[in-house]
Amino acid sequence: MQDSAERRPSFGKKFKYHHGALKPALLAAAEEILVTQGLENLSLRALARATGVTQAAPYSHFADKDELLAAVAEAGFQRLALQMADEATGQPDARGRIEKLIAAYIRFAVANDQLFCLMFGRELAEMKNYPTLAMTAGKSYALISAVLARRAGVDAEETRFQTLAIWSLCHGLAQLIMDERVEVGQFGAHDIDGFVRRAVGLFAAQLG
Amino acid sequence: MQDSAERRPSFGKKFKYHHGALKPALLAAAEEILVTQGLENLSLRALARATGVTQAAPYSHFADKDELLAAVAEAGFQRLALQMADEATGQPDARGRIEKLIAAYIRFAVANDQLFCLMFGRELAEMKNYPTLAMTAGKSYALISAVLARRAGVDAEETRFQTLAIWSLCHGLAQLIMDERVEVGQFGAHDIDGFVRRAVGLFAAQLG
DNA sequence: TGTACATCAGTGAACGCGCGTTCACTGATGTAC
DNA sequence: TGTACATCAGTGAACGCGCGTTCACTGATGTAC
Repeated sequence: MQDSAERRPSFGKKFKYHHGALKPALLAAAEEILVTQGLENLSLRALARATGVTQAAPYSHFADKDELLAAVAEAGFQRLALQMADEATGQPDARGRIEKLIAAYIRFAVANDQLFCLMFGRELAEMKNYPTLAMTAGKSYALISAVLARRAGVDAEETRFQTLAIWSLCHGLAQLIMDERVEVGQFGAHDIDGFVRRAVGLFAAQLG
Repeated sequence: MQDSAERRPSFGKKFKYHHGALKPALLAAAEEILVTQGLENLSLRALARATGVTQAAPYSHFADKDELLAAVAEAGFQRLALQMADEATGQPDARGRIEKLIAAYIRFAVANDQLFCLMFGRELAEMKNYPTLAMTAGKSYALISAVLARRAGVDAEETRFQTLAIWSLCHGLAQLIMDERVEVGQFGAHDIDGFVRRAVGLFAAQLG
C-alpha cells in the first residue's frame, strides 16, 4: 500500500490542500482502476480514494460521473485510433493495411477489455451528449473505411458495406475473446494476427 | 398499476400466503424487467416486487442472485437456438442454412438486447459454475458448425476456422446494432436479412 | 517589495438511495394414521 | 372421514454496504495595486 500523498506530483510537501493536477490524475486513476478492479468498480468515490482526495473533489473538474466516463472513453478511442494507424503505416497494399488495422483493433480490445467495454457499452448510451466523444469514436471506423475507399472501381455503397462487414467481424471476434467464449488458438490460428490474416483472406477477392 | 396479487396464478382468492408458482413467475418477471427496465435494474428486490412477494422469498428457489441470472440466461440460450433452428429448416443448401441461422441470431440479439447482454456479458463470468448453462450456450455455435461440417472436402480445422469467422461477423454486427453504433440501412442493405445475405456472399466461394 | 483581496480547488459531513443477504418466524399444504 | 403433524414457501425486519450528489466551509494561490 502506497501512501496516497506519494502519488501526487508535488514531491517536497507530503500533504497539500490543492492537489495541483487532479483532473489528469483522475483520468489516469480511472484507467488503472479499469485494469485492476474492472468497470463495475469504477466509481467516483473509488477515483477519489485512488487520487488521495475527498469524494467531492472530482466535482470541481467534472459535472457528474457521466462526464468523467465520457472523458475516459474518449481517451480510449484516441489511443485505439493511434495504435491502428501506427500499425498500418508502411503496408504497401490495401489488404496489408486492412489486416494490420483489424489486428490492432482486436489486440487493443483484448489488452484493454474493461476500457473497451466502457467505450462500446451501454454506460455511455448518452454519447450524443458529448460531441467530441462521438467524433473521436468515429476515427477507427474511418481508418478502415478510408483504406477501402481508396481502391479503384469500387463504388461508395459497396465500400460502406464492406467496411461494416469487416468491422463487424473484428468487433465480434474481440467480444467473443473478451467474454471468454473463444480461444483463438483452437480455431485454426495460433494467434490473433494469424486468424486475422486468414479471415481477411476470405474477403481477398474483393480487396484486390 | 396492477394490484400485485392479480398477477398470481390463483384467481379466486386475492391474497395467498403461498404464491404457488413463484419460481417460473420470477423467471418470467426477469424477462419482463429486462425488456422494460434493462439489465442494470434487474435485481432480486425488483423481481420480488414484480411478483408481489417479499424480498426474501426468491431465496426459497434460488441460492443467490447468480443462480437466478444463470437460469434466465439459460432460458435465453435455449430460445435462441430454437429460433435459429426453426428458421433454417427447409433450406436446401449450406449457404441458405447459414444465412438463415445468422439472420436469426442477429434478429434475436436485436429484439432481446438486454437479455442477449446478460447471456454474453460479464455478469455471468462464472458460467463454469453452471454446467447446464455452458452446455445450452454452446447450441447456437453448434448449429453453425454442423452446417459447415457437413460439406464434402473441407477438413475439420478449416471448418472450425470458418465457423468462428461467421460467428464473429454476426456477433459483432449484433453488438454494433445494439450499441447504436450502426444502422444497417445506411450500409448497403435495407434490412438485416439483406445485409446477412450479402455478407455471406463474401464467403460464397468457400461455402460451396 | 509588500499587502489586500478575489478566486476556486478541495474539505468533511451529510442526504437518500437500492442493493444482496440473513434470520427467527408463521401459516398453508399434504401426508400418515 | 377426521385429526396430528412435519414440511417448507413466504414474511417482515434488520444487517451492512457503496454509491452519486449536495452543501457550507476553508485555505492555498495568484493578481492588482
